[in-house]
Order: sequence, then structure tokens, then C-alpha cells
Amino acid sequence: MPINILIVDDDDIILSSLKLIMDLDCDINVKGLCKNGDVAYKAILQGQDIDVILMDIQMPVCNGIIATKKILELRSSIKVIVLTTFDDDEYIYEALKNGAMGYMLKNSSPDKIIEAVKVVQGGNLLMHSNIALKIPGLLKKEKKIVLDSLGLSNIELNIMKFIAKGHTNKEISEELYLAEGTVKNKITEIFNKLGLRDRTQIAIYYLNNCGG
Amino acid sequence: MPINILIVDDDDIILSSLKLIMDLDCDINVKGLCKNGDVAYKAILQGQDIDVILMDIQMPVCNGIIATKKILELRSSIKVIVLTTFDDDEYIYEALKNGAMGYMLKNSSPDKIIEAVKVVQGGNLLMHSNIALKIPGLLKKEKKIVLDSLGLSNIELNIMKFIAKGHTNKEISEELYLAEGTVKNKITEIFNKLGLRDRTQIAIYYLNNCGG
DNA sequence: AACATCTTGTGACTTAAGTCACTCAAAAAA
DNA sequence: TTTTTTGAGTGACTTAAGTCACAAGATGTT
Repeated sequence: MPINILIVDDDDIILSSLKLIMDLDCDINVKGLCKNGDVAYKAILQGQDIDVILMDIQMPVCNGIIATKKILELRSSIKVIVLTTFDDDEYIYEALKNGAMGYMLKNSSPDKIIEAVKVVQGGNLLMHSNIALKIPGLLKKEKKIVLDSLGLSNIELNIMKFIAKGHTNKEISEELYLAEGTVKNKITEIFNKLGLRDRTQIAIYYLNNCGG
Repeated sequence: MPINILIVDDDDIILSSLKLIMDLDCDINVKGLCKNGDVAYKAILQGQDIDVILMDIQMPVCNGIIATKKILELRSSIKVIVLTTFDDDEYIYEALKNGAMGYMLKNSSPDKIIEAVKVVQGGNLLMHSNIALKIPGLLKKEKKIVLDSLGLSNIELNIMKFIAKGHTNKEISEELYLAEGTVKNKITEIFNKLGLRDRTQIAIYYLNNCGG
């Protein structure tokens, strides 16, 4: 049986050229072309039998990320392939979160896009190398950058970690074999070095910049 | 030219059966079998010409995650395919962070694994559906689960958010048009409902469970 | 030895945070 | 209407957090 696909893009030229490419393969059946995410969503809502969606990111009315989220909430069996021209980090992250199963660049060769449709239809996730290489950078907010670059001593760093675990000064002093007063002094130092105000801000800083 | 691969697994049976599978395809050339990540690392270090590595996760001496990291730091052009029996969340996340380009289950069919080797060699990231479906859960720590499930009122939630931004009670009272005393009372309520102790723990809780 | 310096500690202090019993007014239920 | 319930507020209190000046011991430099 053929793979029924929907193509979603605000650009007519891309829309028609993608249709041309897809029509080249006799296993693929282009069931519809949509000018934005909202139109696609409504098509699914009306019960169109779609297996795979080629989804542009930047579109007026309803962009590809939101459309993906809404469509998958409606019917999670549909495989969404996200198409990007520029590979914007934030979009990839959001698309992953929303459950898209394919990530291709628009300038990929026709056979690569066809391959992607088939791999994704087979249930697997496929991502273009240029996009995949961005993932590590997206996921790790690099502990060590902060760890080195801010001139905190080892003890100050340890105190910071304990604060970020929600411990009190007394507890920290016992855990690090220091006097409570010393812990307080160190914390004041951390405030000065990082431009913070209270221990809650230290915890927030640590969780946001040094991973949690 | 053939694809040169290395197979890394502590289990001899899996090692030899994977070799059998790979030998079925004439485009693939098994160049070596390693009993743990450290052996694989040393093989790369000695300059073995490898394109793709099939890497087990759980191994003695040096596990697959650490090995992937070390090997890619050495030679980033190598494509690592992670093989798992059980699909452990934490491992997937770590492997993604370290730059692995393939994620397959060991019980995948031989042709699926061969397909994975070729897709990955072509530069793309491939991930088994069962694993891919776990990504959204890994990435979003679901704001709304906490938002609803913990019986916090709207005001309490707003106060929580401001605490997680590092604001003082006075600031919060001005931002929410409440008396400072009311803010304090609400915070005490949050403590009781969530079993926390001070505002720093609220900030930590919010950042860990409700995204930041 | 004399000097600087770095880490840890102390004590006295100010302020913010957190607790608790109780008030007051508006809204909802009887 | 009367009674409860609920949300916001007050005031007095305890405790933890944070500031600051300074002391003591270890180490290091000239």
C-alpha cells in the first residue's frame, strides 16, 4: 500500500516542487498540499488518512512546531518530518519535544527526502547530519564552562552545589567540615563574584548554568 | 569502498552473531571485535581505519557512553551506533549528548541493523522508534503535570514562579498587588503542600519539575 | 626574621524569611 | 437573611540569612 503524505509549506514554489519530487516515487501518494499549519491540522481533524507529513517550520498563521504538537495530540500515529532551510537550534529542540520523527534540510536531494519518508514511515527517527550535530550543544549547557570561567574556588563551588540542593548553612557547614560563619562568608564572596543577592539566586544560577 | 566497522560488546555470543549479520552484507567489512569500550578506544587510538562502531552500553571496565565520548573526542568523523537491550532513558540522553548517531535495539532484525549502518555512514542520525518515542518525555519535564497535580492555587503558582526568578517577598507583593504578609502566608502554604522547607527549595523544585 | 597573604573562624549586627493566631470583608451556601 | 467558607491582611514573634570588621594559624616570599 502507498504511503499517504501531506505537504505543508507557505511557499507555493516549494510546495509544488516537493509534490513533483514525491510523485517520482510510486510508493508515495501526495494526498494534499497545505499553506500553513492550521490548514493541515483541520485536514487531520476532518479524518484525512495521512501517514507522513512534510512540515515547514516558518509559516504564517500557525507555524510547524505548533502544528506538529496539535496534530500529534490528535493522532499520534502520524509521522511528521520537519523541513528547515536554516537549521535553527531552538526549533529543533522544540520539534523533538513535540515528537517529530524526521528532520531534513529543504535543500536535501530528492532521493534523500524520499528515503526519509520511508524510514520514518517504518517507525524510525531520521535526522539530517547537519542538524544531528547540533544536538550535543543543545543538550549540555556545559558544566565546566561556568566551573572554570567564573573564578570560584573549589570550596565556593561546593557550597554552591549544596545550596542548589536546598541545604541550609548549618547543614553545609557539617557536610564540608567548616564553621557556619565561614560558610556565610564564602556565600557572601559568591554573591560578589557572580553579582547575585541571595542563596535562592545562587540555586537558580547553578541550575540554569551548570546543569541540574 | 566498503564500510569499515568495529563491534563492541562484552557478550561473546552477541559479538559473534553481530559479526555474522554484518558479514551478510558485502558493503560492510567487520574490522574488529572488542570486549569493552576501553579496547575500542585503544584500537582507534592506534589509528585503525573505522567508519562506524556498533557499541553496546553496559560493559565492564569502560561502558559504551564513556567510550563514545572518548572516541569522538579523538576522531569526530566516526559514527557510533548505540545498541541497547532495555531502552534506558538516562543512557539515551547521555548518548545523544555525546554525539552518537545511531540508536538501535539489539533485538532489531539483521536488515534493520544493516540499514542503520548505511544511513549513519551517509551522515544521518537514525533512531529506533521505541527509543525515539521516549525523547519528548526526556526533554520536557512537563510543566502542566505539576501545575495541575499538586493542588496549588493560581496565586501560589505565580508566587512560585517569581521565587524561581529570584525575587524577594517584597518584590513579589508589588508584582502581584498583594501585601507582603499575604505573600509570606502563601509561601508557607506552598511549603505545606509540597513538603518543602524554604524558598530556595521552592526555586529548585520549580526549575527541576516545571522547566526553566 | 619580617613581611605579606590566604584560609578559616568569631562575634555582633541588620535584615529578610518564615510561623502563627487572629481579623475582616466578600462570596457562596443554607 | 443568617451562616459558612474563602481569600487577603495584620502584627508580633522566632529563626535563618547575610554583612562586616577583625583575629589566628598556616604558608610563602624576600
